[in-house]
Amino acid sequence: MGRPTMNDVARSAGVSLKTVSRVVNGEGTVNPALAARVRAAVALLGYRPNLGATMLRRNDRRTRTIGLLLDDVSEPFSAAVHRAVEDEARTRGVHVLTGSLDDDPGRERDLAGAFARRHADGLIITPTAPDQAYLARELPPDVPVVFVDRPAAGHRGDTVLATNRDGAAEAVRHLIAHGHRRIAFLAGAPRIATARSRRLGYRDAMREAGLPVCEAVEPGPGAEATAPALLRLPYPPTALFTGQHLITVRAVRALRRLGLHRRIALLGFDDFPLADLLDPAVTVVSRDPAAMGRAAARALFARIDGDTKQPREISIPTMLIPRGSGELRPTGS
Amino acid sequence: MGRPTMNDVARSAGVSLKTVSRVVNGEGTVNPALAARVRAAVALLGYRPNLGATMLRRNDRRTRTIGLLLDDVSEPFSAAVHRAVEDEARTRGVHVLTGSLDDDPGRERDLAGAFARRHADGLIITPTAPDQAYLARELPPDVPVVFVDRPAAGHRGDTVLATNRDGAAEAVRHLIAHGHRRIAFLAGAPRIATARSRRLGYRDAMREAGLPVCEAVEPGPGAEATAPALLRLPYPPTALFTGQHLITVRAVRALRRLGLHRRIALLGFDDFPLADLLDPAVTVVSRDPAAMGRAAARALFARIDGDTKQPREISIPTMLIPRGSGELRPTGS
DNA sequence: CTACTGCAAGACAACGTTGTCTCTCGATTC
DNA sequence: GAATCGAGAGACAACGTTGTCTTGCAGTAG
Repeated sequence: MGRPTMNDVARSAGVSLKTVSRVVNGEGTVNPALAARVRAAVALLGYRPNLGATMLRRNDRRTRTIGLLLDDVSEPFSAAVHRAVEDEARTRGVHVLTGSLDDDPGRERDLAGAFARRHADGLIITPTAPDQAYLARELPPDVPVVFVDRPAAGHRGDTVLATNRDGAAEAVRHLIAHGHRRIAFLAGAPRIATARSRRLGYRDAMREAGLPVCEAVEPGPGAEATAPALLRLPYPPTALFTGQHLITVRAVRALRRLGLHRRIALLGFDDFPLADLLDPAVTVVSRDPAAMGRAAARALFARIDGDTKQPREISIPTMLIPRGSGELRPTGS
Repeated sequence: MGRPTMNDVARSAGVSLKTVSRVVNGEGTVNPALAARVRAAVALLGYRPNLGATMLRRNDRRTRTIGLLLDDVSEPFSAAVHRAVEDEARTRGVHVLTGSLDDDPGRERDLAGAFARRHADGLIITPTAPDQAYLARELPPDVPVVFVDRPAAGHRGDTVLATNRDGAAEAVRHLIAHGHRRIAFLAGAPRIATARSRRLGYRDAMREAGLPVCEAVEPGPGAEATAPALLRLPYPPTALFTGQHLITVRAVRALRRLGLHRRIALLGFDDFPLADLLDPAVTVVSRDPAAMGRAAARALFARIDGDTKQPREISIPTMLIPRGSGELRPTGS
């Protein structure tokens, strides 16, 4: 019938149930001859302990599983975070349940609830809902949560963030240092916290230099890209700062189509594969998704292991990578 | 203490344990007034059923969890497969445990065993070990496995493969149709089945056209790329066919460095992001990772639902996407 | 030879839940 | 009005494992 149980092994080896349990758990207080017989029976029957029953009986209620909720596991940033978390988990013999949220708050709540019901030992979440108060209802109070990439509201937990504001300001200062005065910001949806932070960084740098802001929110896929309209203005920007890698790629395409890719400077938030092979190679402010995933996983495991200090906010610095597109000088208008 | 149990709820609502069970499972044979009291107690205590205990007691031993073993979750192909599997799983209320194998057969065995011990209802594996006979030992006989992207040996299971051989042959014919006669193949490690298939496809097309083969195995990262050496030959190839997207990218870099990117044709196996933005845009034979993941997940769920037909081999066609680099004509030698 | 110690191994209960059986009580039938 | 029925609710066992207690037995000391 079903898989063999400890009882089957005991019968087959001619010993008691408890002796099998002792051998399986390596308790050492078993006569070597008996232990060998038990091990032979285990191998013969292909016995595997039932983890559910073990967890039920043991008083250390640990499933050695964590849940990881990301925007979209197929998107490079999320995938890199995932990989870093997996690597940290692996060193601890912990496995990772994953789910993609696709910007859907309902899905965030459902998945968090589902993983809680599976008794995940902890959760790492890229918040997509405006508010994480639902976690109090869905999770037992002793299950720690770490938020990564975006701040959470309404629930305690460590938060791992990139230095979005400072990184954006640094990017804009870089453009200013290369002579630009009319710098447009193509922003991500203001619903998203990182987009808001980067916008603040852009404004910081522009205000500091006494320059006028020029912002446009880039619409979702399907709609027309923003860049062409900006570049048709009477005094068009000489440089574009894009708030997110998909926006950067759209801008590259638009500049290419307009034949302006060698005249308009471009600096993008977030690195992307092959950015260095484009013409010109694209200068970016890069987050470090691997470092963020690693930091989040370490924080989570510290909490699982009993760390009860105040929730921390962990900043992972961004890095400006000059490649060419951000070092183009403004052309006379 | 620990999380509240059904017994706590029963005591709090002043009913019997079994009545709580009935309400929680929506059995409907409960007096509405009592049911309401129970639900109130559930909400008050924040009760969540213990899935382990449920699974232990129920005779339908389903955890509604599947395991997915991929090369590397952060690599675009694997990530796209992952996403497609997740989407299929989601429609069935099933969750996905993931792991990266990194070309390590030991890790494949360990993770498959670990997921089996977690009582995954089924496994989807990109085989990396030369042999999957270990699965018979690690898995209960009724847990189905589907292999994706590479054939397995030593274990029964559906297999989802791209048309590597035909796709490679089509690619080479495309180059031949554009006038090339000296076409080099930069191959992936012959240890990997897909690399061998693609090489066969290359040879098929070359033999068919009566052309001499010219193959080199591309070494791993760190080592020198192969392309420059080939291009220094007395009669250098006029076209390169690369067996894998990382090799393609290396070839792009090498051609660029040698200033030959507009003179030597390049056709790569596997699409990659921004291939269309390079100069020239890179012609590729593209697999369809989403279709492969979807097909694998569907096959697995069919098996979980009791399909016991002969294991099938499912072919997902590749598609040639002309973008420029593969349509360059040979230049006089 | 008896009493005590120590250790290996078994008996039994318990973890949190659900399947099955039993009981109660009011409603229906003849 | 007695017998029957059915539905709601509880008692109890069982799922596969481990913690605790008990038993049996050999070895040692008095």
